[in-house]
Amino acid sequence: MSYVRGDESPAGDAIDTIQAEWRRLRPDLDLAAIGVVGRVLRSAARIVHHSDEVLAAHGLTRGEFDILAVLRRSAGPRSPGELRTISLATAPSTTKRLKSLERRGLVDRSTNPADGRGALIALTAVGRDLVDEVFPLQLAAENSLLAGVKSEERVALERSLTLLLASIERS
Amino acid sequence: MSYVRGDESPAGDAIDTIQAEWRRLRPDLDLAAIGVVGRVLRSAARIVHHSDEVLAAHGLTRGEFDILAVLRRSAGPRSPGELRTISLATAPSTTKRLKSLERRGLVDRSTNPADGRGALIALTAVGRDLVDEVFPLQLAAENSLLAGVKSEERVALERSLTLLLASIERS
DNA sequence: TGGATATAGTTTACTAGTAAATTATTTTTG
DNA sequence: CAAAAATAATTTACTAGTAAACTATATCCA
Repeated sequence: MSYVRGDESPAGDAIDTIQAEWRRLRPDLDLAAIGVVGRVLRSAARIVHHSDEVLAAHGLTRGEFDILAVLRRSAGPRSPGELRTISLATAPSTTKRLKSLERRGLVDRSTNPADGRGALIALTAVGRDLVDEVFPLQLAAENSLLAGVKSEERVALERSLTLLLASIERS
Repeated sequence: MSYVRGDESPAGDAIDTIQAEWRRLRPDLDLAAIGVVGRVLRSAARIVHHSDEVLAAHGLTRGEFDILAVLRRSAGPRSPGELRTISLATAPSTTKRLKSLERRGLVDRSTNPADGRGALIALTAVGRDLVDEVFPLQLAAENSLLAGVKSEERVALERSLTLLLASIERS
């Protein structure tokens, strides 16, 4: 989808405009999904943009931070495969990220005693300190983006998003 | 943020788990944003993944499709700068995408008579046919992801997302 | 009006991420 | 228990996208 605004604004937000434009061009289609999907994708793009700035200021990509955060939340070391699965990444990108994190001393690699093919990745003290410094900054950036949503509305939003995510992950 | 699940599941979805893990590790932080932001980012990642498969099957990247869709919804040709702004892209990526679309005969370039620095990009008949073929497939993929959300809940979701997007875009 | 500044867009050099093939080890099974 | 199949992870070759520098034209204003 394109979810990206034209010029004429019949009312409402950019997504309403896009939906109206499509309705005029393609009255044969059921365009209801645009209202949800367009806003989710556009919100996500904005959030990621802001949050990547915070990460970049600390020399991290989102993918690298994801790995550090998974390790921070884990009881102990994780295999590259676990990190891959938990962070919804591909195997080669995980390999690359781990190489970069290892080179900078943020994680530590050892061979897995239980499986000669695999490795075990642990967070170093430096890596842990970095996560603990950056994560609150990320939260602050996110909170500021949500500041315009009133408390009761945020509860309703979260409830609705939970239903949405459940529907998506069932597919 | 990492919004990516660990193993222990105290209840609820992956995001609840992540939030609970952070709460245990960092009881000093206000973690409320995770409930919204985590689900938005995770939903977006899943939607994009599915929808990119549809596009790839027709030889398009999301960025290219965004440009074609903006042109399809526009009354006439657009400058690269307009396409760039409307599709929330960077200038070099827009240049690259236009080059690729032009090479494949999906868009047409002419010099802007009103401004010698700029160009005007128009959708060709082939480009238009491609959008009109692919867009319904995208909608169908999206509808199938939303199939688990009941109609009244979808209304509430869309309303909440509108408030969220407004808050984000005000920031 | 003509030099300074701004704008439109592209080019160049680079980075993050991916798909497909590959290596090494473990598990399965006939 | 050895050959076949599966799995863990990496390597190689490539693509999409980006930041910074650059070109060309247009606008501003003294």
